[in-house]
Amino acid sequence: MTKEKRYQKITKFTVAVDCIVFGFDGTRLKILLIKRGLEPEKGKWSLMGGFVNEDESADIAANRILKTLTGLEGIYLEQFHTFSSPERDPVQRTVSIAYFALIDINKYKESINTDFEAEWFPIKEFPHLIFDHNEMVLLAQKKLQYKAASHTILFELLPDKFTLPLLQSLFEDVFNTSFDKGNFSRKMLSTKLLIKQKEKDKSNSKKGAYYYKLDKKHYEDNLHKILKLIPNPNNLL
Amino acid sequence: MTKEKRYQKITKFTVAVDCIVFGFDGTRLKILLIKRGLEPEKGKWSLMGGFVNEDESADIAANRILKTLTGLEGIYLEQFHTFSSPERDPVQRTVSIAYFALIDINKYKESINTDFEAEWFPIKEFPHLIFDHNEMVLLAQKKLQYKAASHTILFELLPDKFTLPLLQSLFEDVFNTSFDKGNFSRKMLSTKLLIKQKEKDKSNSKKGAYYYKLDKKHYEDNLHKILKLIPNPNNLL
DNA sequence: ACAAAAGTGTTCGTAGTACACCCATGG
DNA sequence: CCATGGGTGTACTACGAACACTTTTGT
Repeated sequence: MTKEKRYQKITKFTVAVDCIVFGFDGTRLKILLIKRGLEPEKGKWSLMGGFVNEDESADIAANRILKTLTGLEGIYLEQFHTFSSPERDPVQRTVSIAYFALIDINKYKESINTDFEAEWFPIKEFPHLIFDHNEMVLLAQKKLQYKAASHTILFELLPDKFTLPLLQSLFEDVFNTSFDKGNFSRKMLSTKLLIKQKEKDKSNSKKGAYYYKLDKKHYEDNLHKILKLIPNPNNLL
Repeated sequence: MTKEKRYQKITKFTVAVDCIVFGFDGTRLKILLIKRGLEPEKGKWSLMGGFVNEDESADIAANRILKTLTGLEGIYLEQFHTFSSPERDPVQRTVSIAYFALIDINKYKESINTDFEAEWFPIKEFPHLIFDHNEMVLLAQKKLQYKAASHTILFELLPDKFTLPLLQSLFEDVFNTSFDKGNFSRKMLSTKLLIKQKEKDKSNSKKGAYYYKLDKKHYEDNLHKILKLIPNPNNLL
């Protein structure tokens, strides 16, 4: 390569977006997969993805694609890595910008788009995926942990009202560990970001657990002073 | 967009790599910039970058480009974000995969490649850059902090032998804060990753400060139990 | 009344902070 | 011999981990 190299000689690439869509059904952390609609590998399980158009940024494209495939708008989306190995797509040279998405699984149920065969799989036992999508899922999980350790993004996975035990089981699943319920609840409440509701959820116990809502007013202001929930926030990446 | 959409209709993009090269001269954290060698914006300051070739991954391309521009190999490189706004390059639709690089500024001096006009600028006062490169630098700084808070990557910026006061001033500059010297040294030493040398550096004081080396044997094993050096590892991203 | 889940209290150990103090040595 | 930066000692505090204990209520 010389100083004088010009744009016109440069190889061009197809640019795709792939999304790892996380959901939580109250018991287990899951990801949403789809039966691929085009060759190659048509009919096999894959991540939700598509191509970036001429006039779009990758963020815009990811939102558009998720809306098309799930019917949902305003989903939490975060770019986490770009995959560019020459071998990753056997048909043609494609670079994929990968995102993870967090959605409330109940909202998804309401507006499901049945044009596409999508299905939720537990994060621990999903089928083999096409191309390098398995690798993408693994990295997405790590990035989710990394980010969740000091931010409130996991609330995106829950309904408006949720109980502390439910929140705890979500955290336990995301970090693949278990927490002391007493310490967990105190730590959560100490952030002052949860507003106690009057109703209880009695579906899981006789006593019932109070519902809480995330305080969205303070939410934005307090992103800086959130919890250090994870025993050891190191070894995550 | 329909299920039947085929690959061949898809827009193709030029794919570039841009590197934010960090260095530390013993006093201040700096970045390495270059006078752009091709139109548009020829002659203006820009990040070190280039285009990804047909048969390369972005990682390979980034290494190649850094070698070409600085003469250095084996530099610490980490992909951190992909920029894809349609407006980012005025000439043609280009997606840029951005990396941050960490190099020992002394090694750079030895093998400098003078074909290119490169220059170090303090991270606090660098010139205006082309395209969205300023934005890239800002994000790179944040990612560097984020990662450095729980990993040993900052040692990539130092020579083999370094003193604790030097290490401290690097940390202070990266995190834009100050630490108690006593606590800093104890915390560092407690990781058991530093090996004390016999010589002292007397350039900064009469008493002199011992040199240390990073224990590269334990380095790999201990990436999990590293320091929590930063007062509040939150509010970083 | 008892099982089972929710939630509270209490103890203990450790890690961070602040700051006073000692050390070595070149001028 | 003293100013300067390097380095140690120590007391205080806060927070996390663990776990025993109390509360609630449907069966």
